[in-house]
Amino acid sequence: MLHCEDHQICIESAMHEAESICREKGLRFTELRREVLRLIWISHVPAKAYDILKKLEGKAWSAQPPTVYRALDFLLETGLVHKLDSINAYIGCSHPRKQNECYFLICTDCNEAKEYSSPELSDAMELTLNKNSFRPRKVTLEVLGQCGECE
Amino acid sequence: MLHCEDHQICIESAMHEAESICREKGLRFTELRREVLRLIWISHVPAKAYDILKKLEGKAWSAQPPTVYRALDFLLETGLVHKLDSINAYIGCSHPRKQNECYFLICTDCNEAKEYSSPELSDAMELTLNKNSFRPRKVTLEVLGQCGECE
DNA sequence: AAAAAATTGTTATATTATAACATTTAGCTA
DNA sequence: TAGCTAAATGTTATAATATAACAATTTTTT
Repeated sequence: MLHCEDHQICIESAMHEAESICREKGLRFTELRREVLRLIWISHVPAKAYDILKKLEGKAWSAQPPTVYRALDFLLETGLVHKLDSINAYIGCSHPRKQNECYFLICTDCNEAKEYSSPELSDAMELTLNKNSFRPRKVTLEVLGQCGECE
Repeated sequence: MLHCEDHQICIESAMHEAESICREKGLRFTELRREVLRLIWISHVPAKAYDILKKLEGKAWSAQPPTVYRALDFLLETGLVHKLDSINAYIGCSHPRKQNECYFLICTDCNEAKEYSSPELSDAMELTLNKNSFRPRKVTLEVLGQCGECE
């Protein structure tokens, strides 16, 4: 799956943006939360909670499940990561400042995932939600399949 | 959430359709599978696997987790039920003969869910998948929120 | 009737996630 | 700056969801 040119830059930029978002919102971006976010951003393959846990064990943390899940909760609430319900995994948010409807393409060959948004899709969604008098609170839109690079 | 007029008829019709689909496809619609499908259709609130299990216990079955999960696997493969990943629950498929893209509105007040499809949405989806050269295998589209009746 | 295949039974365990309470740390206030 | 408060983290236990592996049974095919 095609992504950034240089993933080191990709990571650093995501971490910097996270820093500044937390600073702006007055949220505490602690070492633990920072580390979990970094572990998630290590690759474009969505991270599983217990894999993050294993990686924390090698480091300074106590590393029990709540350690990870609490950090994940913080990152989810802050909009810095997304949970992919179809695979129970977590992925860094590519555009944490824009709270637009986004969807995810998840390649079952390379296991990478990518966040997209599409005005057409959002419009069609809004239309059908209005038609059905439904007030959305959380939208899950995930497509499992094969990406162009894995053909 | 608005549904059928008479849910008994709704259930019987779903069961009959399931019977005939299995007969046509030469699949074995065993007592266990029949019972699990019926338990799922009992209400428009998506059923949890372990709740189904509890309800089987009162009946003739051995009722261990694999009992339920194997029946669910069969029903999922046959397209008679859908899994809602965002809430880990199972719902009867409303149009098991049409394999069109469908999405789900899930009300977090009344807990009911409903299956819809929308040509606009499917078109927008296809467009964006083509744009990204992505071959879809499974689409998950679920909206959690509040239905019109729960305002 | 025997063989093969599908289904179900059974036991154990893997995976994902949260509850509850204790301790520590950071930020605030007097 | 000492003490207070709230937030974050540590710790233990357990809940919720799901699958692996092998045995027994039932159904279908040969």
